[in-house]
Amino acid sequence: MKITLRDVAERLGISVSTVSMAMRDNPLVAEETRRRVRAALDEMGYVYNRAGAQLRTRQSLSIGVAINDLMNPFFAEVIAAVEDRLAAAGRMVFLANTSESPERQQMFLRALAEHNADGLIVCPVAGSSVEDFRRFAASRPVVLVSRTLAGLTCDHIVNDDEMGGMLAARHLLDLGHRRIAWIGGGTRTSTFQRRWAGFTATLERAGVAPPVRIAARATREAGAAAASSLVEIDPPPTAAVCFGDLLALGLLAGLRRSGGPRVPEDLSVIGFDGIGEGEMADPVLTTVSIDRETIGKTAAAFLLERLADKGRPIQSSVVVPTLRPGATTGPCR
Amino acid sequence: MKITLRDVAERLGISVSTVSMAMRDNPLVAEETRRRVRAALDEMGYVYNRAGAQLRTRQSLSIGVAINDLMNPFFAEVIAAVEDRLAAAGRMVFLANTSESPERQQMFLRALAEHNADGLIVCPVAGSSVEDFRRFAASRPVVLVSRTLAGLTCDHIVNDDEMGGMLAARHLLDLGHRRIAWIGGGTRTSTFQRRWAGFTATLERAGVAPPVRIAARATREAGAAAASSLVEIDPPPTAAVCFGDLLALGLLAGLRRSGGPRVPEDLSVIGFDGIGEGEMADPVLTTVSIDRETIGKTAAAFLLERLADKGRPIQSSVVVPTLRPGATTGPCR
DNA sequence: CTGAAAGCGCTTACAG
DNA sequence: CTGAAAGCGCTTACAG
Repeated sequence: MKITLRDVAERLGISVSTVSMAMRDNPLVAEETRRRVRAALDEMGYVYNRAGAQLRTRQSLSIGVAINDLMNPFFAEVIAAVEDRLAAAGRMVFLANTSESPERQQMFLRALAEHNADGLIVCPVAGSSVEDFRRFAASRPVVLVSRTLAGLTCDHIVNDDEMGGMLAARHLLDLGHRRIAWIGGGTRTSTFQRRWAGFTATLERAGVAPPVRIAARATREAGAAAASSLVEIDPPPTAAVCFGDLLALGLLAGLRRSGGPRVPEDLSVIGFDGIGEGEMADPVLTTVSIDRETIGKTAAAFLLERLADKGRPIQSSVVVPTLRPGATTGPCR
Repeated sequence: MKITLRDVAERLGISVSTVSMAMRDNPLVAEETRRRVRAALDEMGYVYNRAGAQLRTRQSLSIGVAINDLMNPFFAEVIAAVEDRLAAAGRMVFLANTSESPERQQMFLRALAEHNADGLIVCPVAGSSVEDFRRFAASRPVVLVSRTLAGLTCDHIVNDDEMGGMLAARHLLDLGHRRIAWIGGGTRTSTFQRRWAGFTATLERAGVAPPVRIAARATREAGAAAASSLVEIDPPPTAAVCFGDLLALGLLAGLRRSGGPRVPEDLSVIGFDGIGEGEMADPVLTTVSIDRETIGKTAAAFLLERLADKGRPIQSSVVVPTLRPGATTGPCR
């Protein structure tokens, strides 16, 4: 019932190999033959069966994409850019939302191998080790996004998180803040480690004590919940840095609900990412903005270039964040 | 270099068929043989190659998922739920972000067929026709999500949009509003048509004129831009209904920036979807909330059930929306 | 320029 | 309970 190259070949009274070559515009095939093949293919409603091709060519034209939280606009935007670029290149995207689960990530890697995915674009779950990726990366290209993995040398694109931390610190220091709290961030992610490093180093140079840290997952709800921990800190901080905008927006809501310190009069709040939600919020969120679209597009481009030339040198790109002042930060009183 | 069943069979001195059956726990295989096969599989680092299996079984264990805007939290949450359920069932997800582009959608359908996807979960782009899906749906199950498609009979899960429109209307009418504006919504989507129908019918029953409609895409930016059109309406409306929360939140930001009418004193604003952002906004957004997780989980379940039994009767489920009052709507003055 | 043959890695009757 | 054979739908040398 499904049309195969064999059916087309029989109908035209030629061989399957000729049909196959004609279909793929192999220049060996006579122009006239190609035309006839094309016409028959169309007319008969032929649909290319990649399973057959895959078995021979070991290419599936599909790519795995794994991130940890699709509900975080940061990742949703990265994925959208990746998908856009890969679709334009005729590739399919296998998606996994790993939710920081190493098991889930491992299952996905295994499934990708079984499905012969040609490569992987991944933001590894917190606590991933090189070991988790070694096997997969040995046979297929991997592009790391946003987080790096010590010991895994492959193409990668990350934000300059150290600079991000520095920008946040400088902004608050310039406003006169000295008692600062830090909310959230997976301590086992490179992103957190670098932001924290850049932040604390900048404070230290200014002779300011490192921030009190409040643990929180990267969600609005966790940000709102952090409000109560924040107000208990004694002496009270005059500024709070949130690992992500989602956290910051949640914190703002939590503070409003509990009648906590006013922002920015009593407390300055700054986030990371630069998601649209922060721009539309009231007050507009001050943030260290990161270009999600560039990250996604570049990651896809890196992978496509790698697939086109396995031997090329490793590429890495560092996206420079920018401080986008809003109305949630103000001078320390 | 890559281990195949043949390699494993040779090493054990048994046949490939036995290895294949043992691997898949076929009860015909002796327990002892199965154990030996399992051990060898593990030891040799065998990875199942689905391309080979696919050719025989015509099953790929992968499912297409197509929505129109990954950057809209509504869809991001639906996808997250779908992916979660499908991954748990051992299926891979092919993702497409169609951006309301019929070409993109067609390309995806074609690619899914070429990749032997077992089925499709889709929110069809605005202006899709049954024709676009007929061919695909003839050979593989399709589950419609959020939007329906007149003439395509298949499993589907939608919100009760007519009731949604009614809830919004009743809420505003109860508050005394009579001059109402409506912002956004793709006029060629079933979602819009039903919301509009439910909304206007309710107004009509109350003897209130239908709302002025302002066109806008479903983004924050479009919502912000709509603010200027809104304030030009004469006589000024006392309430605005936005097709989605993203639009509503954008509108609120646009009004603030332009120093437009105060919300809710001079203008009530209500959205649809119930995304987290609205709950955290200040003022909290009044909205007609729709359970995204249920939609996603159900869509995945419908597809899995269909794959398990092609002959089962068509399933459809209607998710009932709820009015979630916030602080952006108030009595008409 | 075209065709016959082999083979990619599985699974599935079928025979024993 | 196990194995030999055929075949899924392609592509790729190779021969002509």
